Amino acid sequence: MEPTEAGTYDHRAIESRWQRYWQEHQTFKAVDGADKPKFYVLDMFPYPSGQGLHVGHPAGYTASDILARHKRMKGYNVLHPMGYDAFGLPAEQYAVEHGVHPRATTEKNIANIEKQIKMFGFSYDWSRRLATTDVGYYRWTQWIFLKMFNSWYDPAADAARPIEQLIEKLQNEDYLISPIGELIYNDTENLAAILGDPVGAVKFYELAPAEQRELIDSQRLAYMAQVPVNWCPRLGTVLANEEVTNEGRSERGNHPVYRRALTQWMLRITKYAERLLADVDALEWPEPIKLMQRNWIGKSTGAQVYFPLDGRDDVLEVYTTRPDTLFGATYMVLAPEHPLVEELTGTNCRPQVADYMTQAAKKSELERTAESKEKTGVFIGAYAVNPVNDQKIPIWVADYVLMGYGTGAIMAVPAHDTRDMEFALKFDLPIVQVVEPPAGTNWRGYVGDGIAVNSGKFDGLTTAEFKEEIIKWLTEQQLGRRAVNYKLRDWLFSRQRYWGEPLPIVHCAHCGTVALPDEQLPLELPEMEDFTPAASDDPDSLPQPPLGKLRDWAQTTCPQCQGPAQRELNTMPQWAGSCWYYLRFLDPHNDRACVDPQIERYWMAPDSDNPVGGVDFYIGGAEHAVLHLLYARFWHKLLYDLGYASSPEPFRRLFNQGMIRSFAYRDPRGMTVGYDQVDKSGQPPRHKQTGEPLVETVEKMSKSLKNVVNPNEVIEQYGADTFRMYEMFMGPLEASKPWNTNDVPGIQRFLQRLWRLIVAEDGCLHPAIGDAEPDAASLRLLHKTIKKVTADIETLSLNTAISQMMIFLNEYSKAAARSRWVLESYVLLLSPFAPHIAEELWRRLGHETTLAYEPWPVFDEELTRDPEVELAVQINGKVRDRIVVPADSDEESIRRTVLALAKIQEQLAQKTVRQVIVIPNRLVNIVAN
RNA sequence: GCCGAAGUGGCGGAAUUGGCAGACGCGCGGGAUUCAAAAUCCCGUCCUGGCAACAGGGUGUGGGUUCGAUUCCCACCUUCGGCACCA
Repeated sequence: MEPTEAGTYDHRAIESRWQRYWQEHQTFKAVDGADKPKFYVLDMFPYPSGQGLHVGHPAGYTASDILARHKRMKGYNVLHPMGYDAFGLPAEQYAVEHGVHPRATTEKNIANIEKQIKMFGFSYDWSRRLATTDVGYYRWTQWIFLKMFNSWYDPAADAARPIEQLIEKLQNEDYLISPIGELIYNDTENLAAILGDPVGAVKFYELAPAEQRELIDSQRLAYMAQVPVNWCPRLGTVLANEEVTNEGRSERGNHPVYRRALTQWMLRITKYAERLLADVDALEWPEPIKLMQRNWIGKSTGAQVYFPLDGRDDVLEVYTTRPDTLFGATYMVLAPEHPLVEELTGTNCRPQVADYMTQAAKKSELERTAESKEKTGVFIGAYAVNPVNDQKIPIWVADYVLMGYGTGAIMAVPAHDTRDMEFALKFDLPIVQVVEPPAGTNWRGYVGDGIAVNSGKFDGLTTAEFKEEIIKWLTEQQLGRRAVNYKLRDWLFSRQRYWGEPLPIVHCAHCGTVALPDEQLPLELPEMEDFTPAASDDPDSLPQPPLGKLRDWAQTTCPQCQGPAQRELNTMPQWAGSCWYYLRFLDPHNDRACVDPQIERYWMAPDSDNPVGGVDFYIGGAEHAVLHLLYARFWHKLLYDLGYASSPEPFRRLFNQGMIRSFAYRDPRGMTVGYDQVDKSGQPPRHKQTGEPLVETVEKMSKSLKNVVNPNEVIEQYGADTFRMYEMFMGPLEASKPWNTNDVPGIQRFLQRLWRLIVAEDGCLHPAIGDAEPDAASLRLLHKTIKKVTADIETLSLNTAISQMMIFLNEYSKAAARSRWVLESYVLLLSPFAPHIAEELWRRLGHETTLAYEPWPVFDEELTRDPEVELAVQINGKVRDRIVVPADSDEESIRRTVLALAKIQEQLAQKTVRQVIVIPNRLVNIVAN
């Protein structure tokens, strides 16, 4: 490397030079299977938007980089990769609006964002870089999708298994098929011997081939179903719930969204609900995030109860968490989509019901939520019988009951359920008390626990006891059973868009839905001129995936029968690619497997450091608290079940960095004012031209608020090391905090002072530096600093690690002689934070290679101790004096010394000493009155 | 509405988890250096009173526990994040 022996700190020269060095020497290449403990530090990979990087991204990347560099110096084999989550709506929408191909914009955006990321000097192993849009990557995303398609959830194994095993079991008659197409476990030893075959059940061979196929398809983990979806005609696609705003509009573009029943691809994540819930406990994630995952899964326990239908043989099935309130059920409600509505509606009521249904169906999400406060519904002219008291109760249809939860029908207990009470009051339905609340509380609308009343023989039971008793009773009477429900729904997995992974499926008139065989993967996304979706303003328009325009491509042959077949035209949603990228980083160039099993085990298998297994440290924003993390956990568990992953969970430890926001200024008229117009010298800040006082707030960065900070500009002016350290110094990593460019020079000054401590003006090593032994005070300062910085990195308290390094520099600058060895240790401590300047100083201190693998400095607890300590002397909790005593002095001698102090005697003149409390090495408190 | 996180100087924030509130940085005031400026270095900087030593007050608000509370308990206020008719 050519020497640039400048005397001044030139961040541009130093940073570009060391970035080149690291690249040329492949300094950060991770070796698979190396004989060292492994450590996998992962960043949530970015979406390469046209906006490029903002100052929020590097906060997490810097923290993970500090951890990665620290762990390398601690002797770990560190895997620290980076890639791009590049499929999805934003890129495509941008492409549509600008008339460019999404591949072109995506490639441009990736190149741009990568250039930006590389300016920070992160220690990524760039040889593992990937993008979800690479054919070599999404070939395996398609492969995993087919694994789901070709699997079922085996309740006996409580795991996913190949679908062939189900077929085998059906052929062996381990399972029979109920009249409604459900699997029944054929327990030959018990049931059949006594009862014969279960009533109405059929055997697999008794089904016609088409029926057999239908049954198998209904068990696949990836399946097609007609479901109510969020249909956005303007975008021409269906959207996931999370892509729809609270106002019932599309997050992208703010277009209206409608509920429509459409046939779509679904992933059966609900089969994993219990495991996804249970396994959260063992993860080292922030508690609030774990709570959000639990709430999203939304497990509840209660009972399934059968209400006989008046005048019919069948029953209406409801789910309730409060079976103890059965005696208070005075009416029932069906969701508008409930299959029995049509059948049950009495002749007289048909017009009203039909009318209500049309209105409900027409409503957009917006209207449905906007009217959420006012309950609507109609009586359908039919009755059910309350099984506990044989009372005839009316059945209504109302959209406050959702088809997607429970059975889509409820028993209404207006006395003890807020929604039911609102409805009952509006439509004048009877309200019967069945729970006695604690004294002083009105029973009307009381939803808490209490004592049972008006409940026949169950009167007097507590809510908890009642629940147990009634479930027992219902089970005995065959009127119900214990039941568990989850809020979690199956994952809507198809999009009518171009820029996504094509689903590797063909539809054959003869063979049905057929998976492409492995050797036909990848199914490449075909090139097309006009990839725009069929956008429309008509809510009744139907989805028309852009791929359908490619007639020649869509027409294909069936891999099974070689007959003519139609390709699946939908693509996968944006979340798909991010579900397994952390596995691909382990073995990114493998074209025979998604990841080599041996390599996968080396990095992911549980060990003594990481008993759960998976990525050791995952850092990213809390905005992915639920969806990405839940979806990825689901895919991972599937791969685990099928033997492709060796840990039950993908991410053992998770850390959420806080959002970086910035100050925004508004004048008295509420207009936003750009930073260049703000005079911050006084309070309040004023407008430079008009002198008007401005209101300062902290908000998300946005163009309209004129408070966007561009990281490139900051790096250009102050350097990457300064940028990195500033972001870590701002405050706790997990806290949301405001960027303040005015604070940045303070960090740069710190680095410059360090530079001048080591490098003289002529560029040589500073003459004060020598090889003499450091004095005791310097040694103590160094050991304290090693201790603090090491501990703080482990807990990612990086702000306080940096202040300790500042304290060191402030103190050590005063020392007359500078020890080369002390400075070297210090530079090593600094290196994870500010790697470029650290490498440069390391070299100038006489080393020829990178410091990235130098052993991390160790401290001696003994050497961190101060020989003397200052104690505060308090009287009744107020500091009145201070004394300096040898460290660890005994309490008795401290007590004597303190009571003899002149100031203290004076203060105690009129008082009696009641108690003297000595806190070793901290303070003394004299209690007196 | 429900759940979660957080309120400390002019600003960002620290405080060994019950032990000297305000570390560290920014800003501000004063000084040194300079022909001058930038840069750099030194001193000061929670508020009130005082030249000062010092005294009083102070961690969103009100109460409580304790020798002692930013830290623990109760009630309330505010901000941010998530969920939202989930039976």
